[in-house]
Amino acid sequence: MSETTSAAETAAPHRYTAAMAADIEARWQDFWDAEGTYEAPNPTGDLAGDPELAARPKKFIMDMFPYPSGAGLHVGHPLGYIATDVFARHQRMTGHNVLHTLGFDAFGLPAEQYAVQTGTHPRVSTEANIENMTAQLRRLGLGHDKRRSFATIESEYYKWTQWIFLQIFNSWYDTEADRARPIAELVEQFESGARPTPDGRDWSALSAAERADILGEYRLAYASDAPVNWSPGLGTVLANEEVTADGRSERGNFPVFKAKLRQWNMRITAYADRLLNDLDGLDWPEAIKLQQRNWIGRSEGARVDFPVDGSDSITVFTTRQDTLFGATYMVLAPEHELVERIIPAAWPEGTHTVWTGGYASPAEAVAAYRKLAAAKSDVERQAEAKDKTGVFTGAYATNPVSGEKVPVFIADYVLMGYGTGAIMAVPAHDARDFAFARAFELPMRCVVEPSDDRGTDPSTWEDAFGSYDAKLVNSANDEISLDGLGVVDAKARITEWLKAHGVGEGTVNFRLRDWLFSRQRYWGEPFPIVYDEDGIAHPLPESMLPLELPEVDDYSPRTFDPEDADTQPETPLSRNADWVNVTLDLGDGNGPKKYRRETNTMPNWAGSCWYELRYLDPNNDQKLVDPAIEQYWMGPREGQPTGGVDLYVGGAEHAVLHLLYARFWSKVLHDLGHISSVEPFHKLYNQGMIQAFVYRDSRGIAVPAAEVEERDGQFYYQGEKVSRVLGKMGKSLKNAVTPDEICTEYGADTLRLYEMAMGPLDVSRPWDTRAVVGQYRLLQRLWRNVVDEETGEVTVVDTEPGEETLRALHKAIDGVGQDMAGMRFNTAIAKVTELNNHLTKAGGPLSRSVAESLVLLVAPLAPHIAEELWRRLGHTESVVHQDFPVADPAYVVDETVTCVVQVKGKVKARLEISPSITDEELEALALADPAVLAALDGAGIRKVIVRAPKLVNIVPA
RNA sequence: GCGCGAGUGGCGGAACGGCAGACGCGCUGGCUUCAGGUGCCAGUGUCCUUAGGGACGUGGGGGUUCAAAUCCCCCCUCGCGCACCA
Repeated sequence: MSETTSAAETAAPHRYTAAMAADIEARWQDFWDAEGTYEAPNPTGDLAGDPELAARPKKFIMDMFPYPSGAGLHVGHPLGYIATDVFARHQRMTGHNVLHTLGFDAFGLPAEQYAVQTGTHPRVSTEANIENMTAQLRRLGLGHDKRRSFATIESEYYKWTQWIFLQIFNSWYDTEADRARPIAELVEQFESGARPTPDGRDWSALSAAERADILGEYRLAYASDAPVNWSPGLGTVLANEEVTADGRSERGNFPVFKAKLRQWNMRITAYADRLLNDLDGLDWPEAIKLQQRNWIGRSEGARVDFPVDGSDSITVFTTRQDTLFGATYMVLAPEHELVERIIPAAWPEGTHTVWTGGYASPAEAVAAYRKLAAAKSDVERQAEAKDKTGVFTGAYATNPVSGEKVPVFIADYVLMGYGTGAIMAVPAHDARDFAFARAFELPMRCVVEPSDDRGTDPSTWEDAFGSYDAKLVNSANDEISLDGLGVVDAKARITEWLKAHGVGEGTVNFRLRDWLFSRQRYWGEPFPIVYDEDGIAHPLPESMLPLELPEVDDYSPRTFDPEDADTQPETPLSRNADWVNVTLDLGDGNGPKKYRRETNTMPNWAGSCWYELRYLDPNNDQKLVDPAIEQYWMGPREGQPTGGVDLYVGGAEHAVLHLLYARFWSKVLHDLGHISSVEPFHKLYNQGMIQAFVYRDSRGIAVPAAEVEERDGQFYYQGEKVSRVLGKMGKSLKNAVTPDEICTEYGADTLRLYEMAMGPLDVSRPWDTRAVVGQYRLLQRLWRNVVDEETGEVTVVDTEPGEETLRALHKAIDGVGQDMAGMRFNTAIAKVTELNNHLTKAGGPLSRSVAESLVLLVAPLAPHIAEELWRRLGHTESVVHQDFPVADPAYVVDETVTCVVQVKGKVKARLEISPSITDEELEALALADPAVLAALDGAGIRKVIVRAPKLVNIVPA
């Protein structure tokens, strides 16, 4: 033989190597696909199957589906997929009918931007990416029901996304029934007069446009003018995070303007209370529930009207209506529509120059301040939070309870998007109002007596006194006095008074805003909406779905003069005149008419808002989902009163948006009778991130991590010293490790084990390729315990295992089963390893029963090697549907246990005792132990704590 | 600033309030081998040690308890989320 003989050639011919793993894995993956091993039968319909399986209790185990990125997968991506797969396999082996599959969330901006750059159609690049990722994922041996997989860009799928939009468009929220109802039922109420129209005219007397406007106020999907970040130079609307602090676009550095644009919205705010309350019944991490609660942001307070001379009154929302007597000025958001109507022609006599900002008239001052505020980005407004700016409007309002005239300002610390966009300012008791009042020399009045020693003259204070734990003062008029009341009582009293006088009432306000649902993009679902010649929106009839996304010549947005704020975005679809302008018979009795199609598309979220339902009944073209199938997999049941997926695993970055939107759609579909579940996801689990070391040279540039060498705790790249920090894994940081390379080097089973063994699933941890070999060795030892490496023969014997082995085995079975059910895969693997090491050390061939149990224990984690060994052990059926081993309690407890004897909490002796020993016997044994007597050194005994059979603690006198 | 979470060997991490460091990586020594990025065996928290053991030890400080990595309070560090929310 040559001197360069490789290890593989000289190793035992039947050793478990990467080459053998590759062979085993490919073989069983093909087999599973051919046999449909992971297909879960539905109770009825085209995916019905094995009645024995279908009769089992169901488990619907789901991952957050991936976006098919062009970069492909790195080892961080499949972490959650492996975890759900291990869990799903364990559930299959413990008597469940398990639905587990994976689709693709394939509409989105990256494909569109790639198309703009390269001219490749988004569908072409997206489908290529899906194919690539599917191949990468297939190597991992994930037990997915492939019949149920789909991508959101398939028209068979987005037909139903559009259908759901129409359902939402065609419904309204009945606040009395506290649920969504078909809009037709609202129309009936208007027609019959049961519900009066806003101006009292008969419904039949209204024009079509007037009716459409009224219904638009009720619909759960409605069009309105919404402020957006408009960048004419880019030709697109930007998200807040794409806008820099100085109000320019991150890409291209163009100016960004706040523009108003006609947009589709979803009335998610109608569901605010239910979205909040139903969180209680969900098995979600508390941190995520808290984030959703904060996002919804329910606060109780009051609406208060402040009359303005000769004009409308200003309505504010406050949570501190008890401090109304202390409201000494008001502030409107700069964009507030009342501003134009209240400003007088000239400054009132003697207006303070600090208030006027030096401008000659209120109109000029307001215009100048508005321009200033509009030019600031949201980020910038926040950054300047401490310096309060604003300007007087020249108008005064009347405090309804004190009768005092209070000046009205505009300032950007009041936000148009929260409450009514107007506040009553109580500078003595609110930190922001205090700062503003100081800057503008506004009066302050103390109406809550400070509990500290600052006194009651706010002009001497250093900050506002905002505590709730105090009594009201200076708060009385001829009719009402709050003086001496606590904050809570004062709130109740004043709220009553406001209501009685018709100037306010107790209300609840939410931070949650309606969901902006349209995008000026190409690569998304088209809206099934057309506009008639009067501009009235009409829904397409269901028979016209899917409305397919048409081809366009150019995906780029039209760009404009970067400085021209008076431009409007032009959507890619709008340039396709043949598609936009159509003659249709909508089946509404009007016959064929000319219409113009909606040219916005739906946001990325739309496709992911209901995909769990499509997995259930993926080929249905008649219904959203068959009710019997939905009921079986998702319906409410014992312990899951609102139904939903049994386990949903994904990253915490979706804590609010995706999870809130999906919950909202679920509730609407439930209200309209399409599904039995009220919540989409009963149990949520957030996996951690796989981090990776980033190596940077002296210039701070990332160098390829794979080529860095370590010597004596220092790191070198091409001889040059480099620094190391922990970061994300990714191409740009040159530290990506792909699952393919690990599969090639060790096999998919090793990769699966390593990812699960690294640490608890919900914690982030750094990837370390060097450590992967540990799990490879485990599989090699497992293999060697069953198969002779020289002959390839199975080595098991039919004799009964010894007592010690049985104890080790059943303890492992017990522990591994519990860990799997609790998703503690890292400790499950440790217990398997321990058992395997024990068997290795014991030497000699394994008993058949032990070998089979060991293979079954490993099966969820390393399914390929388990299937191979299971077959070699002589079984003709797949390991996938075998029963997971059950521990015999007789072997789980040891015959003798070690009891620790402490003196003053320090361990002084260990006793081997029976687990059934009594406290008295144990105490006697402990007190007789020579090491204990030595430690006590003749001192008396004050107290003895006995926790048989584990511990005795002796406290000397 | 507010909220949430986390700090344990050289590294990833174990540990119902009850023996800190399971399991793995790495490292050290030995065996196998012509050889080894192989396999196997043993050791591996720190310090002291007359070799039997002893002392210390879970970010820092206090507390509760017979007993604290674990529970409570304060501080430090890191991570994540939200941010003028009336």
